[in-house]
Amino acid sequence: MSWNAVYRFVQRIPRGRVLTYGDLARALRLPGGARTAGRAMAASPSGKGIPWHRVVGAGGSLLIREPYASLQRKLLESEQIAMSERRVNMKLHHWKVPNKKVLRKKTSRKAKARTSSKHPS
DNA sequence: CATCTGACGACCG
DNA sequence: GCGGTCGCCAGAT
Repeated sequence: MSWNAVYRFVQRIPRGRVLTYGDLARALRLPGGARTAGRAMAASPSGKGIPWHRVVGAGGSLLIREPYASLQRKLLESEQIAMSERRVNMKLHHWKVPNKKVLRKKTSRKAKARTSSKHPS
């Protein structure tokens, strides 16, 4: 698969929100899982307006190493994303990925609620 | 062709 | 919370 779809997806991450590599992989059904997402992001073309900094590790961990690590932190801060030393506050900024098929007006009498029942303690 | 190496993540101690 | 193992997969050596 071309990373194209991945980059497009990343671009629709709203400002002030973040996604994890795993989320990305699951949302796009990337073969190989999160690692594939990581590889895609590592190859993300710079200067294309791709908010790569909004993709973080599981649980909001910042995995990128210098020199980009600091850049990412800076970018995240510029979006006023709450973060600790190496962790983004997912409670506040984890993007609730919208169901892609919501765009179709018909057929969606009632989108089956499939909200993952994950919730903190 | 054999290995190593990650912008990963779930698990376990 | 931290570090090690294992599954995963494409490039680089």
